[in-house]
Amino acid sequence: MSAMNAQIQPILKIGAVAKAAGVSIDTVRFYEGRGLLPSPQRSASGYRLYDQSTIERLNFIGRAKGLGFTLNEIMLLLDLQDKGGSKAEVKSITGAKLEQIERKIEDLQRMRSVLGKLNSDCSGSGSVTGCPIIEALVDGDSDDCCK
Amino acid sequence: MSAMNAQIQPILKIGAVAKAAGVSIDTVRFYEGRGLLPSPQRSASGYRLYDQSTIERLNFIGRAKGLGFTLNEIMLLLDLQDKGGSKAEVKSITGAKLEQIERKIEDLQRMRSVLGKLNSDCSGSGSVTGCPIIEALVDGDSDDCCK
DNA sequence: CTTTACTCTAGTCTAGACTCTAGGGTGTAT
DNA sequence: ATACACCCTAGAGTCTAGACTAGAGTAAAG
Repeated sequence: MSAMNAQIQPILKIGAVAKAAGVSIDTVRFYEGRGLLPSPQRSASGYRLYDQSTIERLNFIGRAKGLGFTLNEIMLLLDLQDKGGSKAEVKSITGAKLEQIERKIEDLQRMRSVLGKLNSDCSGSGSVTGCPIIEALVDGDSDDCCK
Repeated sequence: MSAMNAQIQPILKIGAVAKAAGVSIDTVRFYEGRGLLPSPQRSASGYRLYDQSTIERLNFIGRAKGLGFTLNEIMLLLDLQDKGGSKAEVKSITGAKLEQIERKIEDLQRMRSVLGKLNSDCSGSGSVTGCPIIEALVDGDSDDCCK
């Protein structure tokens, strides 16, 4: 009972893998269509049949999404894993993503500083007339930093 | 020559306002459709006719976009300006946006720290086997921070 | 008068990641 | 036998902020 145990894996239908991975059934089918999941086996009546590894793959995708990767990028990462790429290839993807994230953080920090200043400059009471926030948008005082 | 000078404003066609505001003609029409710009006067042949104030309004929109506001939010701000809202209403919009920006910055910083660590943990040479980046995605070591 | 530049409407397309719909078949419990 | 949950396909719809297209009319310059 050592070899030939390929059939022992529990067979899961789409609802079960989806639930186990915390995604919707639609999402599982959508990922299949996008090539992130291989076409699964089918039952006689056409039901998709999965095993545990699909849940792991869905978790991989979820974690990668949590780190900011797009589905296209995740597909590249999965391909490197499946077909055995190089560490350098992986690093080039993550490195690019890291730069992207850094640029986005800088943008948002810039927005935060301008908006934070405007927000604290505004008394918050009375009519909109003379509101420093609106004035800044009208006059363009903030152009240097936000456009 | 003091009163009744409403007609003196230079009349601009869509291409001119678009150019002056640094947006495309499509964008001007799109904003009109979205209600960000009022329906302009039309020439006998149906051309949209604008005056200077439209350029200012487009600049307002551009600056607000630069601060991270969506077109829907910008519409609210413009309404407050047009119909005379209160400073409190303006502040509630900008305050919410500020919080949103802060949350997004935190998300991105979290991603950056996880990804930065993984990226520097990976030697970058050799096959993908044992790559700490891929391993983290497979094993879920990063779940605490990225999902 | 002709060329070139501009404008009009209505509609389609993009990216990203799903989500939903319609109209049907399957499986199991009572 | 029938109710109910589950599954199937194909395709359309969602959101954001426009970009682009076709086919046609208009304006200004030479």
